[in-house]
Amino acid sequence: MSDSLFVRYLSHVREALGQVVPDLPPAIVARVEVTPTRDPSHGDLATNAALLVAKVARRKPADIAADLACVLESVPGVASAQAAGPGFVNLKLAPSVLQEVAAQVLRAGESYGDSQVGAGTTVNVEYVSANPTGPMHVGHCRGAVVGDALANLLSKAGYGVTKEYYINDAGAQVTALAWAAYWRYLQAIGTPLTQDEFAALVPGGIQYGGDYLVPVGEELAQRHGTSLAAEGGRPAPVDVWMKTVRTETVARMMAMIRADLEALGVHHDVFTSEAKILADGETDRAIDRLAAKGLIYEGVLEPPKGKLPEDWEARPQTLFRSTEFGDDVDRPLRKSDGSNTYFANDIGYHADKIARGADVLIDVWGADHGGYVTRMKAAVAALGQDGKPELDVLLCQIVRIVRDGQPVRMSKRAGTFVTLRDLIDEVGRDAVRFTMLTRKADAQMEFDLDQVVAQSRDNPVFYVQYAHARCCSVLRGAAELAQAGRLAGDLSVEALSALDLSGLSSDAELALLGRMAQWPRVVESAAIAHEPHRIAFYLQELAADFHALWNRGRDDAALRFLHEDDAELTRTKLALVEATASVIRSGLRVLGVEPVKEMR
RNA sequence: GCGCCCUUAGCUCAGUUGGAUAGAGCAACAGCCUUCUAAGCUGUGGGUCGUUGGUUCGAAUCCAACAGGGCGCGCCA
Repeated sequence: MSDSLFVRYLSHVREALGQVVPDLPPAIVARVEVTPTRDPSHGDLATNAALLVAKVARRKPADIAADLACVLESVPGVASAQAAGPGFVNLKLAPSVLQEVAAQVLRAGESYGDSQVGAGTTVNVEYVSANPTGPMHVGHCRGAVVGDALANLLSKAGYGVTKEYYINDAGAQVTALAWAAYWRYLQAIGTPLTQDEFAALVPGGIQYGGDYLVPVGEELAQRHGTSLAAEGGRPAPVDVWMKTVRTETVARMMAMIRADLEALGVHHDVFTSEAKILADGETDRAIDRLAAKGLIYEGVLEPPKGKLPEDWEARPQTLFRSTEFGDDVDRPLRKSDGSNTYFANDIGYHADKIARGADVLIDVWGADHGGYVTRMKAAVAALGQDGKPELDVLLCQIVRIVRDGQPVRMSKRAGTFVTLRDLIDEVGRDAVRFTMLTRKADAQMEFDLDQVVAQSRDNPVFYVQYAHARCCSVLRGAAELAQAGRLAGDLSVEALSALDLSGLSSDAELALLGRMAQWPRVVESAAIAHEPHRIAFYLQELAADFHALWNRGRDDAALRFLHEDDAELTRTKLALVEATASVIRSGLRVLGVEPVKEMR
């Protein structure tokens, strides 16, 4: 059993605390923390224990801290313990404790950092969920990456994770798409109509004019001949073709979207169709259940304040009592034509997710859907029981694409840089993924096309991958030496993990080991907070520690990794390098970024 | 008009859920480096954490008000 270093010392601290201040309420003991120190001069670990219990113990924090330090001094692996500041206790660890971290990493491999915090809890992460009306737009990209990385992160933390895509294939958008595809079909069979003549027949005009529907029309023509049209290639009544064109076009669009997701390295476990949920009557049943709880009624809403929609008129409608759950106003479930609002269908969808049994639901949405969060949480609270399941909505802010410091116009008409595919083709999947995770999801972000491909310190993608490549380069060098008979000893990971690592004693080496010791902690806290960007930041810090050590080797030959005259020392250093590479891989895996072996 | 999100160094952003003297990178400044481990290194300066109150041992973090930016506000998803 190899507990994280922080967990181990936390229990030591709690034990010591019990000796210094007996009979503490468990609620207070639970809040005791052991954290990394911010300043290396404070040692390796710090605890806030004395500050927390001072009030209950009716003693000064500093005095308790002094007593605690006294007890902790004698804990194995503690080099020194000191009371500091307003009542912290700082622990400096013996180098052997940190050296053991490397061995622990090597034994666990990429599973180092795996946690059990989520064991027994199932999470459904729903993300992307772009309308099936065309290829993926760069606007979808951030949510796709954030959701995917979050799902990976939760898995690593022990949660049972389902990655889900919600297909919005029931709304008016899809009908508009079908009209547009139908036009391409008519063209394919040689209709005499001009585009304008046809557009005049379409409610709302042709909304999807993109070329990507041309092959869809051709395929429809191939499969159905002229059977979807009237005499002479003229448009047939809607009931002749709509259903067919709609389903087949949506299927084609989803295939396109899946290919885009594939290019981004995103894989969902479940694709759920809005139309299917509606057709199966799940939406109606969910609303019936709400009605049974007295949460549905017919009523008239106050007009919205400020600018009124031009055609606004008071009318009675079917409303959900979201105000019972903290919303400002009750929310409508039916449009004036009697069909469901998006919200109503989303209630059905979430009821379906709840029925499938997740303990936690996570929705990843664009920031423009922010206004729906409260009502959706209200609906989930109403459908669930005793606050279960919990719904967390992650809002992803808009990404501004920038080149040469100038925003890149993403105009559909100009056809410049609208699709996700364009972006991936230009900078690569890894750069896209990593960069999307270098900001908190709800913070605005600039995506600089020049910077993300730059091979320099200020490009985090490069910086982290370069650290891994450097590790691999050292390991390759070692293998070559061994091959040439100039390096003795077993270089396998198993052998390295069994070595005495006391040779790793410089500040830079210990700092790197200390950073690796934090990895399990970072995984847990990021998973609990639903913040995958923390992984990206941790990797930058880990890479920085490794590069710093590497650079020390320029001046101080003793800090280099390969020493032809000392095989034992070399193997010790290789253990550190291998461990570093392993943690970087483990982190990049969470982000869905390839750990490259060399930079080209 | 109302609601939600945001405001931290010149710029782009972190800040481990309330902890110590608020941190990185870039830019600026000062040295070093012309290969010893390619795509530099080391150091320095830089802050009223939007403003004002409040909560407490302790606030960038929680609460209230105000200022500025973004998003949204029946029948778009």
